[in-house]
Amino acid sequence: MSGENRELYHHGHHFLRDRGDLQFHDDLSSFIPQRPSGATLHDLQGLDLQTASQFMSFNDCLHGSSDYGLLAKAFDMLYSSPELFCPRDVGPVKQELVVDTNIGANLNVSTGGGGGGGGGGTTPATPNSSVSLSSTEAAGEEDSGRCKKDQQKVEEEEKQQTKEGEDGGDKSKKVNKPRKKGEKRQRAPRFAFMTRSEVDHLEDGYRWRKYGQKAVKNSPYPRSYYRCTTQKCSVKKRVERSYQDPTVVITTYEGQHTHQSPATIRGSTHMLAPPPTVPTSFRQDLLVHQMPQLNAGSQQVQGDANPNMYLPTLPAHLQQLQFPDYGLLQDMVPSFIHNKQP
DNA sequence: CGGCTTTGACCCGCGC
DNA sequence: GCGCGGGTCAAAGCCG
Repeated sequence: MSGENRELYHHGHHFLRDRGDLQFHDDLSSFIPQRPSGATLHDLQGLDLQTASQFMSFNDCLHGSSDYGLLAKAFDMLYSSPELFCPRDVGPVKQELVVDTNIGANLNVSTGGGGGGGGGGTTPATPNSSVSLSSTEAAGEEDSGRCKKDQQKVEEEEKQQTKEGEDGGDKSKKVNKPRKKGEKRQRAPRFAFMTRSEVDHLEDGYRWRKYGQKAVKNSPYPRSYYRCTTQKCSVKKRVERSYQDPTVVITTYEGQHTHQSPATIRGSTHMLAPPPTVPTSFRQDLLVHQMPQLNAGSQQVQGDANPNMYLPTLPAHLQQLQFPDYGLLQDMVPSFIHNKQP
C-alpha cells in the first residue's frame, strides 16, 4: 500500500501494482474479502496455481492449453462453490476473483480484494495488472434451489417481454414496461470485477453504447451505463470508479451476449507468437481487460476512452494477436460463469 | 449522416 | 405516502 498506489500511468490503461488497502464502496465492498497478502487462489481454493504462477505469464496461461485449463479450472472452482455463490440466506451473492499479473513474470490468481501484485515481489518498474471479479445475483445458477428459481423467473420474464414486443408491443412511451403486479424486476445475472486502470471504459472486444450516467452517492465519480450495441443483445454493463481508490474501476456486466465478440469474429486463427516489438504489458492489459467479457455478463468503465479505442488503432498484426486471446477468454467465461459447461 | 455521448427527466424499488 | 437512490429513456448535440 502506501505510495505505490498513487503511481501515475502514462497512458491508456495500466493497472496498479498493489491492491493494498483497496476498498470498494457500496455493496461490492462487503463481498470482497481482504485476503492476507500473498495469499493465492491456491491458498484459498486448494488450487495449484501458485506453483504455476512462478513459471508462466498470464499470456502463457491463456495461450497454452494446459495453462488455460488451469486458469479456467480456477474460475470454475470458484464458481462451483455453493457457499460462495449462492449462500442460502444471504440474498444477492457476490463472488470476487482477483487476478494479478506481473508482466512477463508471474500469474497470480487470488480471491479477495487484498493485496495483489505487490505480493509478487515485483519491482516498482514492473507493470502489474490487477483485476477483481465478482458475480452477483444467482450468477452461479443451479447450485441452489433459490438461485435456480431466480434464474427461471428472469427467463420467464424475458420471454414474456420479448413476446410482448413482438405482438406489436406497447412500446408506447418511456420506461413503461408492463410488469406483473407484485413481481419484482428481475435482473440478469451480474458479474462484477475491479480493475486498476486509468481509463474507465476498458476494451473487451465488444461494442458498447453509453446510455446513461448517474452520480453515485458518496462518490465523486459518476457511474456510467453501457449497453451492447449489437442488436438483440441485451447485455449491459456499469462502470464506475471506486471512491476509495480512484485508480480502481469497477465494472459490472449484466446479461449474456447473444453473439460473438466482434473481435473474435475478425480474428480467427490461433495464437501467433507475439512479435518482439509488442510490449508484453500492453497485451496483458488487454487480456486482463477482457476477462469481464468472459463472463458474458457485462459491464465496464468508460471515460475518456472509447470501448473501441484499441482495436481500430492497433496494427493489423497486433489485432490478430489479440483476437485469439479474446476467443480464449470467451471460452473461459462461459465455464467461468455457468459453472459447468463442457 | 450515422453512431455515439451527454444530460435532464422519468420510472421503480425500497426504507422510513 | 414520501423521499431517496438506482436505473433507463430519449432529445439534443458532437464527431468522424
